[in-house]
Amino acid sequence: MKQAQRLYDIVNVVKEQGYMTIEELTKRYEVTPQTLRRDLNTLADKGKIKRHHGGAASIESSIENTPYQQRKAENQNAKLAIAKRVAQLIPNNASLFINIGTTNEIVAEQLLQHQGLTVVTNNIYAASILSQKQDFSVIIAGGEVRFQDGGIIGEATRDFIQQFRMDFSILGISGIESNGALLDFDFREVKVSQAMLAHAQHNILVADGSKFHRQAMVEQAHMSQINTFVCDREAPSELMSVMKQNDVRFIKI
Amino acid sequence: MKQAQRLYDIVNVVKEQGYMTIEELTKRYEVTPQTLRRDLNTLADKGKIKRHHGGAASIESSIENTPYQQRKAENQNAKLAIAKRVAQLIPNNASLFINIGTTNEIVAEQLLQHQGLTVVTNNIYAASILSQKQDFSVIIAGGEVRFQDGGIIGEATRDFIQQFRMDFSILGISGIESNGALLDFDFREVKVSQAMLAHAQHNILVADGSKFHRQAMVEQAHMSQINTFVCDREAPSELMSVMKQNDVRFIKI
DNA sequence: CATAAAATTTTCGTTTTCGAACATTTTCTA
DNA sequence: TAGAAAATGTTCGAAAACGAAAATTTTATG
Repeated sequence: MKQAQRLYDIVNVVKEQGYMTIEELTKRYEVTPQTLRRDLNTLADKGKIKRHHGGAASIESSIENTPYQQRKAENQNAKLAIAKRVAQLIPNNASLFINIGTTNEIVAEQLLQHQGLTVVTNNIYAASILSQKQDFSVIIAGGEVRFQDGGIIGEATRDFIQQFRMDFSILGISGIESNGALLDFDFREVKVSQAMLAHAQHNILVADGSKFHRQAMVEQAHMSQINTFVCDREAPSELMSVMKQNDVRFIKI
Repeated sequence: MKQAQRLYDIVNVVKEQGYMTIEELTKRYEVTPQTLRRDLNTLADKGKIKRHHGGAASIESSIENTPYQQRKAENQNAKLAIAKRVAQLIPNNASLFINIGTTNEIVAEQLLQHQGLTVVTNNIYAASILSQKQDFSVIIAGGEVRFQDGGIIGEATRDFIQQFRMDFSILGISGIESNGALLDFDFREVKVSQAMLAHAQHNILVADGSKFHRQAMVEQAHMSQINTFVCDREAPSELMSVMKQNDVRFIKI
């Protein structure tokens, strides 16, 4: 195996395992420890891994690995499927709002394939992900950062959002009642979401099936304000008829 | 097989395999290594593949460093030492501004030991780190997110910052001239930093020694506006005298 | 805190790969 | 088909990658 190939593989294997010793890597690539050290130092210089005595560790990109991020793992498959479907709905060069929610972070990752997007968001994780692409214009709302989930919330945030008129909004929520009420836990987030709803042409609701019977406190909006609802499950029949009445396009993956 | 055909095929096979050695390609096309080298160099010039010693890799599977990642890896030890010292200067329950910069992200990590801080920042990474603590109040400025480093910049950002009056500002910069001029690369960031300087009681400058002779374009501020300067090296004597004249406390780690 | 063990850096010689220059063959075109 | 242009092959000094051994630093342990 050539050096370039090995370097690439080391980055992946270290990222995957979290930590690799020189010895383990020696066995894997059948080169001397000396060569491995040179490789690891090269990669550390480039900021790809973190060098330690005896081996190397992956870099936690300061925005990952927060306790909150672990919640992202729940229902991962459903969320990924939803995210991919949502990404298909968004054309290149579109402008969109993205609000808080784990599903929305995965949506952000999927949107990296697009080009020329303009995104206004109150989700610092989504902003961080999307700002990796040079041809995206990412605008983050100002305000207080909620400690659990990196959401930016409050009245100042709502005012900020209201400056914009976007093509789409992609909204995640905490709960859905069968009568079509969309619920959240935090009234400050609700204000922001309402502003996004009011200032986007086409509103896309994303939610995995676990939201159907989840209790939440604050009424955020109503299904009648939504244009498209992407979900991984069949909705309760009462909700289905509410959607039908209001011309909501329901996409089940 | 003709050259054009071969070139086309090489691109595909490299993309498919991720990496191909000269030797493998020699066998595949039955030409001399020299010819393959010419081919690979041609393709690399056109940006179709990535050339390496012994072969070539596809563009995607590149281990190239983003400039930002690299900068973060540079001087890691100095930055950590500076960050720890800065954290000591900040009392519990203080309010502070934090601006852009890799050192400031490490400062944010160190501040997690504190209690009851109120932080206003235009650095999404710092915001993300600090928002992990429930007893912190983290406020992020709104505005456009710069793709290289997650900095939030611009006039709207400055206006946002100006709403606040804080105890401290922790400022990272791009360059320091010996006459005491503090420099940055981006005028949009400069506006934000100036606002922080003007609205904090006590201004702390953080910089590792590499900043002393770095050229940067925009004058951001002057050393006379700084109260405390934390650095890992001795400053040039001219700068030392400027600091003395202006009652700047210089802390060398 | 002193010592040993482990890991790392440094140095140096060997092998592999590279690139430039020139020779030869193939392809194109008038 | 003659001549030019492009592609390929050959040769050789330079550069890069690698392994081995010595010198140095870091870490563990009594």
